[in-house]
Amino acid sequence: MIRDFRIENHLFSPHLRNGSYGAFFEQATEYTIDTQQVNTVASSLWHIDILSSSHPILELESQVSTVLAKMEVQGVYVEKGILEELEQTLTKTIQSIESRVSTQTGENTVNLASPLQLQKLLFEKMWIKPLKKTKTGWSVDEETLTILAEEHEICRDILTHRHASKLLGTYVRWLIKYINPETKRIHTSYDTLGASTGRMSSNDPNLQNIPAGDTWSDEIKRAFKPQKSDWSYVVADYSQIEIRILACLSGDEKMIATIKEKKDLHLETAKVLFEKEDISKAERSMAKTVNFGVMYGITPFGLSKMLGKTPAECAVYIDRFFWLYPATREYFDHIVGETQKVGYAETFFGRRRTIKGLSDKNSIVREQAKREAMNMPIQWTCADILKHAMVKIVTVFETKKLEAKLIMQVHDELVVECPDTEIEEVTKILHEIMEHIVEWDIPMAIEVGTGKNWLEAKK
DNA sequence: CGAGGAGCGA
DNA sequence: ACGTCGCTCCTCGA
Repeated sequence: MIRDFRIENHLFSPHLRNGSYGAFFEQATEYTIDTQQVNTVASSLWHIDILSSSHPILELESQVSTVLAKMEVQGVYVEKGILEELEQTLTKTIQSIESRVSTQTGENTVNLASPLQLQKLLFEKMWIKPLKKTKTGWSVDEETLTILAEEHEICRDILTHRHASKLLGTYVRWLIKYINPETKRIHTSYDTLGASTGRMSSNDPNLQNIPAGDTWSDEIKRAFKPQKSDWSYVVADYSQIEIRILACLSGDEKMIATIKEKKDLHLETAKVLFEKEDISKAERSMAKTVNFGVMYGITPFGLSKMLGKTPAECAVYIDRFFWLYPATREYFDHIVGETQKVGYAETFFGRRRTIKGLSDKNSIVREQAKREAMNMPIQWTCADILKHAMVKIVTVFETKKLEAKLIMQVHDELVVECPDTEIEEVTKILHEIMEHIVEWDIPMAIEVGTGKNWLEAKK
């Protein structure tokens, strides 16, 4: 049978890394867990005495751990042939760029994957003007190369090269390596408390950052598919969940109304930011950046880098955002104040985490802590909603004796694999459960897609 | 083996 | 100093 996953390792060991702990597996494991040690960690991190408490978050996490174990064992089928074909294409592309660069420059020993060698080639041999510095030299990052590419063909090539190598190394080869020869499936490892925010993480391989959006990346997603031809994927995505959470937690009337009336929130924000009714596509996209940025406590400087505007202009945008949605500012102030007072931030579901530094005398440390305090209740609540949904979905699948299986979780997205005959029922179940985890001012709407592979189901 | 630069996702 | 949370690649130097 399936043996060599690190299932045992992962689920049944008290992994005390990154502040997380494995006490949830106490009943399922043969390991002896040092509950005293675990309790020390938990109480300092979460302000919970886990030995004597039946805290709802502990309850949730223990249920989630069972679901994750099932998902890991279940695995995800990946069609090897598609990946192998892509591997060929990418390898060829990389080779042809390498040979072109070497004829153009007369250098055949330059490793394009080495930033150091690349700097020498571009800035010392070809005398291209460098744009910005790093700690150790001149930057050759994507931003720089994109600008340089306008005048220098070679930079365009290097960007393509880098993209292709990234996909080849991090995804295509890496994924192929993890296909279990016996099950033909990839059995990733989830960590319920992988992120300090209550989000999960996935590793070996990480299935939560599969690329999307270009031809090659699409090909990767196409390789993820049900193992049987009469099965399909059903993919459910929370739409704009973080913004909805912010709207509900802050109770901002304007934001709630906009979403309730099914208006385009980014467009509405844009109208105020740019003080006009007629909004271009680019302006809407900028407003979207502002909407998201504010949730993370973005600064005018940071925003200016993303939008290509001056910090002064961006300061105005941020001001106008808060003018438009005044309760969000009050909410953020409130959160920061409360966090400072009690020493931890808390989500709707009662998940807590210590945040240090709000009273630090160093303003940089203080600002950092402030951003963390602002963002965490949002990101955490989102994570909690997903976790509740996962538990309920798996329970319903099992009680209804469906063959459908939950196979992936990507932060705000759940992927289910099921026989074609169950698609309709699964879709209904997903709507019923996911949209009713919380009953707030705004429905937590999901979008459901189906298809014969991950790419199709996402469209 | 670790640091640093880079880049993928939400 | 300048948006949060992750994982992994590659090179390079100890």
